Amino acid sequence: MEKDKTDKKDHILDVAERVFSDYGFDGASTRLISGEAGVNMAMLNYYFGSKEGLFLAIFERKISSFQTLLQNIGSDETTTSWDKLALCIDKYVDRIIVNNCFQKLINREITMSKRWDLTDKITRILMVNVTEIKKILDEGVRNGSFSQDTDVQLVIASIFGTKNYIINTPHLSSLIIGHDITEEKFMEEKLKPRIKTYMKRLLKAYLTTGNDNTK
Amino acid sequence: MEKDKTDKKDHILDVAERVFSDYGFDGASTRLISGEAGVNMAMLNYYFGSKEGLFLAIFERKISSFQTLLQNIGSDETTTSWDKLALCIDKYVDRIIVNNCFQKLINREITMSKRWDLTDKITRILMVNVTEIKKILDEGVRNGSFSQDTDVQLVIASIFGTKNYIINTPHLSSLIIGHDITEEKFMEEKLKPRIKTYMKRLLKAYLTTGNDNTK
DNA sequence: TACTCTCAATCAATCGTTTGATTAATTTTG
DNA sequence: CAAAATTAATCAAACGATTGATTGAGAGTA
Repeated sequence: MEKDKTDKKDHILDVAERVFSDYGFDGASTRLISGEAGVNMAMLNYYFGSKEGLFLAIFERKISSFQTLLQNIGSDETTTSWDKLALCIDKYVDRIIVNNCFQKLINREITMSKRWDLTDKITRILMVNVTEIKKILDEGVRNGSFSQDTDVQLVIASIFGTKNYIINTPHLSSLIIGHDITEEKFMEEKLKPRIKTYMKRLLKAYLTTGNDNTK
Repeated sequence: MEKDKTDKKDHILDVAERVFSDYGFDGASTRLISGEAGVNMAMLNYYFGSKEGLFLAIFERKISSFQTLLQNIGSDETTTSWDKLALCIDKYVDRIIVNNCFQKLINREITMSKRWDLTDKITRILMVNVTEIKKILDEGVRNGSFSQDTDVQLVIASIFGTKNYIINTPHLSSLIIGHDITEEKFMEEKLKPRIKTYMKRLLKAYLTTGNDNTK
């Protein structure tokens, strides 16, 4: 039946996403993935053509929901630049921690400088988000609500970098935070609101320093 | 001769460090490494026992220089907390961009949650730096030069996260910055000072907001 | 000779992928 | 409607290629 086929493909993608994120693209063998998913090895090639096809299919599945998320926020004419940015941060922290292992997956493979075909595709996906944030920041600087000295490009690096650091190095950041951050309850109830508060205060302080709109 | 042997081992480690950082641990084959280094494949096992031994040897070589870097700064009694932090940032930006591919290497492998032996070693190395920065931040909060509301642990995530984001995802950050960041001249003359300036302004704004020492 | 270093050749294991056969589902035909 | 024909899905087995590692012979030195 049609539905079962989609379900099975989705199931394979779910499993592959986790296995890839645990072992890396090269480290995760097709035998391991098919084994974990409980399907025959040949099914991977039957459905996705190749290992790389499977890998890219994981991304394709995410693109659509990625793109619409931030665009709605940015196009709202009624809210201030700061409120847009604050909203982006909230949504982003929410989202990114749900897609935990997908993010790890992305950030591991994009650092492989000798795999142009893969990194190019990934880069293009990530740039969608970057561009949305950049638009908001540029607008804020232009209309004077953010400081004229704002280094927009590096602010972007801080926003994504801070979040990535926490998510991608769970062993290390658990040591820093002093609590196991992979524990879902702690992440949801404690760390997530804390990251949101921190990020907003950090950016507000930077963006409004030396700015008369701080009154 | 003794010296030649050390030189050759060092040369292999240099090459392996780059190849590992470009292809990842699994992606970098021993044939590729030995080929790039211009030595016979068996030399890798002869000198380092195994592929993993070679990998770990790269880390061992760095540990010593890692540890002494920041400790001298933190123990200086005459400078203020802020000046210590600013100095750390300067030194760190300088250093990290020199050890570019080593950093990529570290940050890729530490995200592999299924390789405890490796990630443990790496985590321990990185914590040395974290602890030094944390000491300075804690001191600043205690003596009142930094805001009492400072989220020290997340500030650390921002410091390392921002830098990692730029260094580890060169394709993406080159797009964001609008210039090829792997180009050494640009990195050295333009981006490095810019990152230093930005990081200091970002942290100063955050750390001194809602603080009477901002006068 | 005794020792370290270097090498091509080779090892078993694993890799991603393909195959051909078999079963299940769907469509076509009488 | 039921039998036949067609298509889709699934599987075990095997493919050639590549992996990390080992071997034993030879080169160079002391």
